[in-house]
Amino acid sequence: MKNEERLDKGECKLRILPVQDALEILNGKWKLPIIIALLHGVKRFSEISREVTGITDRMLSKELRDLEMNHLVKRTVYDTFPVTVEYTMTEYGETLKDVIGALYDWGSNHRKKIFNFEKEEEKVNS
Amino acid sequence: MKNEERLDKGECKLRILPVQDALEILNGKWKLPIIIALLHGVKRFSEISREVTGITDRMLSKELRDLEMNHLVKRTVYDTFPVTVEYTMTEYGETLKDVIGALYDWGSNHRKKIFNFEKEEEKVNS
DNA sequence: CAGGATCCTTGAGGATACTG
DNA sequence: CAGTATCCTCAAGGATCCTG
Repeated sequence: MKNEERLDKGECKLRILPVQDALEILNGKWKLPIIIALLHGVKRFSEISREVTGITDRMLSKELRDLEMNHLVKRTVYDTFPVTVEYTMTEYGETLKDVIGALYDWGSNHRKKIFNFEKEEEKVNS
Repeated sequence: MKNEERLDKGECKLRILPVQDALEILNGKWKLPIIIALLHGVKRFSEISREVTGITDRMLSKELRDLEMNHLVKRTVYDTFPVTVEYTMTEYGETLKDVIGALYDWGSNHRKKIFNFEKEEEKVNS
């Protein structure tokens, strides 16, 4: 029994570490929303800005740079006037689909749940 | 074509919203690590503290309160001396397994990838 | 043991204005 | 259009000490 507990404790940390690695790349309010927008196709700066509601230009600029540095997003500049810039998910960025899918499913389901919880609490308080 | 673009834009926002809902519950450095620890079994305060490396008592206390408020974690007090407190995942909290699984897979894989990226960059710089 | 209270630092993120 | 520059705020998070 003691051995099992020890193993479990070690295994527990081993389970946490990769998740922390992932969180370090995806942290903040905006990275995942931006990624979702780009998973829906090549986008320009202003398009992302419109689709990720509430984000400021400054944050969008900064987050895109972060994502590019982590090889999740590719930035392509076209020599037009005025200059055109396109953002694309890299192949590697596409591997985030599963993460986003899971978060999407859970988040969707969560709305219903909150509703139920609130009803229960009303009962208790009446 | 214009219609398709519009639909896609609307659909894009619809995809982002649930993820933002999820992020609002799970934000910060510590919530997911704590949840992972608890998915490995009932734990007491000090046990979580040991397994989630680096967290302070203050943060652990606060995050557990948040998670409890969101019905993800249950707190049980036993009338011993000194008092014993146990934290358990709720059934609802267990529904996060898929999210955590996806993040775990991606995070694990990411380490290998960084290694490759770094090797490529070495080549370029030589 | 299981935290609460207090104080402090840092950085995420917002607002606004400006530029090639 | 696609950002950069600047300034500012607030809250996440850390450090330390204290208690039933």
